[in-house]
Amino acid sequence: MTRELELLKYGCAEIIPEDGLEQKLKLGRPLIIKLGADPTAPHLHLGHAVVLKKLRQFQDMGHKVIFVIGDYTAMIGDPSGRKETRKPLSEEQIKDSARTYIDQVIRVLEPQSGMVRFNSEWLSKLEGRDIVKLLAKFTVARVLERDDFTKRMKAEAPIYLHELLYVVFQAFDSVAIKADVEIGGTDQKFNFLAARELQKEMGMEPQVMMTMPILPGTDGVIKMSKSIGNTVDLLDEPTNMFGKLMSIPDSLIINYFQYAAFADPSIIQQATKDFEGGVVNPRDIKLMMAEKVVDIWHGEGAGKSCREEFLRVFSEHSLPSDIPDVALERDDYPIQIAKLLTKLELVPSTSEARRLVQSNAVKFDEELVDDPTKEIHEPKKPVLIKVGKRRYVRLVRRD
RNA sequence: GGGCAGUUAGCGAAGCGGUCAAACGCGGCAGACUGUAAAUCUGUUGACUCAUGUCUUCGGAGGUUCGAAUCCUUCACUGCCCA
Repeated sequence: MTRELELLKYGCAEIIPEDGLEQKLKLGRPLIIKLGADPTAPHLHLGHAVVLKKLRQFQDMGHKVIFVIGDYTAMIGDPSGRKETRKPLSEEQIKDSARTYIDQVIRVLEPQSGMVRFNSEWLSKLEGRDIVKLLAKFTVARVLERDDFTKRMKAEAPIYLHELLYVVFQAFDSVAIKADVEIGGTDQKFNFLAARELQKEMGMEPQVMMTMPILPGTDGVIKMSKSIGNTVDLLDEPTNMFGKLMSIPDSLIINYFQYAAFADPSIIQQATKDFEGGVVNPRDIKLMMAEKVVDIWHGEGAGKSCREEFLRVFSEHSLPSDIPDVALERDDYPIQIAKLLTKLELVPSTSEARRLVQSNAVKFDEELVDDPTKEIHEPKKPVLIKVGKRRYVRLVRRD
């Protein structure tokens, strides 16, 4: 029991109440662990994985995870960390993303019966009077207290009434599924606390809440988020995943060791020592981290080949091994270089292509291209086209 | 219901009749340097055009003017104050 407790607590940012988890475990029955999810982001990333891994630990100890998909609350959107109102989603979008969501979640979680629930199941049944009763349990001051709203008010940005309801509905989810424990990022603290209060109000034993640290994105500044585009996705191709991991700032390496690579404490300690000691090149520590992460999502050994490929391409400046072949129709030739790049979807527009050529970013067979308007004919031999540091394509003859 | 302020490119923010595809900062992209790190320096950052240049863009619509992001009318949205 003590070891289980220790394991479960490991890596958590905060557990409220402090001894709550221990009490719950003492009940000796499978606990209901809640994970709420907006069906808005069909691409799960390493930030989500932090929480999913923790859930998996619970599963492995015989507890029951319930994944609450907020199809109903998606009409509102979680205001957490938002500086503006979310746009409501269509029913179809919700269904689609829910499906993709599940597909990805089972890469970490063991599928269990009744694991996935949609909150429209109970929320859509609430009638006006039920909602009024629910709302009567919260005060305006309490709800407005949340940081995100304070900030918006300061910025004189709008806050709509329906956004205030989010926290209430979300809390009701916990009541509906009788959650014992709820897990999520630290940014969910406010929501989780409200759930505890509502459960108490409704004569239920309040859930224990466990918050996990928010994984910063590859830019190292803001949390990993799809809308910012700084994510490493669970479904990323191995090479791509490896590359993204190598581009994180040094200051994040240790963080990623723990929350992306889920390394053992002893390894993390060693890495920290190496990093702070300055004896080892931080890049090498990063390589190790990236290798571990790729192994997790693409199988043992995948990381190693990515590492080799990476070193080959970026240290030895050799070519990557998987350059795609492309061919144009005969009629497309002759074609100006700038237009060719656009056609091959290496750049978004001809103007952009022209700019890149002018700033020495385009090479054909390792030769700098300097005239974007130069016309080229269908190549007899394959031509290696390189744009910037990492966009490669091989132009071949159409058969 | 009344009064006032505001809506400009990914974001923040200037511009207040022509020299505005629109200052500046951030962010993005590329180059140099490097470890696909950080810092720094340089260039670039609406689209189309070989080019002169053309087209679309300053909340929406309409108008005044040779000419509007800039003036007028109207609509929409937001914030603040008063009730």
